[in-house]
Amino acid sequence: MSARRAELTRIAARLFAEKGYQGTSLADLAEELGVQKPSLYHHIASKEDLLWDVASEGAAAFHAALDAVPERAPAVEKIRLALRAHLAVVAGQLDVATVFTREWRHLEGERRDGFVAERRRYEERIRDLFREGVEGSELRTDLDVATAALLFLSAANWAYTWLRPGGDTDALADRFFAVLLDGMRGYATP
Amino acid sequence: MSARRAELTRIAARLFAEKGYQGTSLADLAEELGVQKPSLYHHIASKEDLLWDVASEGAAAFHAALDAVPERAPAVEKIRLALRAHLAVVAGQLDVATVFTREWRHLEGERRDGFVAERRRYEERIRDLFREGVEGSELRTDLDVATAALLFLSAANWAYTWLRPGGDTDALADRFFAVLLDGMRGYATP
DNA sequence: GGACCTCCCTAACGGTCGTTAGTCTCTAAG
DNA sequence: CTTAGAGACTAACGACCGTTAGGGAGGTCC
Repeated sequence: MSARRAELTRIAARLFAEKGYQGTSLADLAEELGVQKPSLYHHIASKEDLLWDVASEGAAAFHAALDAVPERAPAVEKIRLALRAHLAVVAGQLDVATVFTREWRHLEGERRDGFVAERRRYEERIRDLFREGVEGSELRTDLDVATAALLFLSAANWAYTWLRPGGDTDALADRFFAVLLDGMRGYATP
Repeated sequence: MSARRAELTRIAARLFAEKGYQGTSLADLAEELGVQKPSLYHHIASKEDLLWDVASEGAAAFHAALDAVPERAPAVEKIRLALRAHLAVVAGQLDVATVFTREWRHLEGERRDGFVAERRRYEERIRDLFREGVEGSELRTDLDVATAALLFLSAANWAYTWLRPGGDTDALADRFFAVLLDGMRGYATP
């Protein structure tokens, strides 16, 4: 991919996150790139190409971040690192994460199907961590794995709406992790 | 509001949730109502009126559901009921909840400001429950209230993406609540 | 029975949408 | 010195956008 095309993708990520896919016109993109509208077609075949690129980049980033979690660590530790990894991607690539989480649904046909499959696979990888934790008795054996994973994913997927780059994302993730692991109930309560 | 206007609002909620605000044209709305496009202007002054109505209806529904939580119950019980209340609204008015959670940002000017204020107020009411729980020692005194409330709100706000009407929403909410309150850690782990 | 009111109609507005066609310029490789 | 490709241009396409103007049918109220 040429440098110019990469630049266009960055602009698309930013505008799609800011104004939505449908709310962003090719004229907007062209203006940001400093070019006339039809000139964009030297780089793309359609507007949807850009959405696909950004959404795919998001999927790749989240999967890659999860890949970096050490395979042999205890399940509980892997959950903690997975949460850190996810929030780090959101904070570090907020535009891409926003498109990945909210704008992907404007994809159509095979691309949409392909994206949904990647998304499902990511969720499954998260669920596997909880499954592993229960099976290895690191997590309580009566834990509802589906509910626990859904809670994790809810926190992860909602983050793009409030998380802003700059803060200590790891500490943030660890605070989430602490509440999830140890609960909220008071010490004295039976 | 006339019956016809109310019918239009229902159609708008459904289409905005399904295709997005910007992805829904007045022609789409008119066709669903069985009317020519300009006839819509007998009922509305602009397309944004419909978005405002649906978003406001969502805000009212969530606040009303929270109002129904008994004031004098223990904080922990109020948190459980608040989660039930929120998920019940999402399941019972999925279109409205979707617009409330995702499409509101296409509001502009004062309406947008007003909506954001209502949204903030709702979040504050949730945070207050956790604050109350900590102050009354129902929740652990070292609990990070902001993190706990954010976790609650993440689960609540993400629900529109996966929750479908029909199931036992109360049981679902109680499963979330159980994980949040008691955590996930195994009994044997120190 | 005339005056309103609700509801819907046709016709048309100016503007914007994503996209296509065809051409020019600059630069780097053979 | 020629050729090829990258990158951008102007002009224009048909379709659709939200909105406005103006009028007509059917019912209700004084």
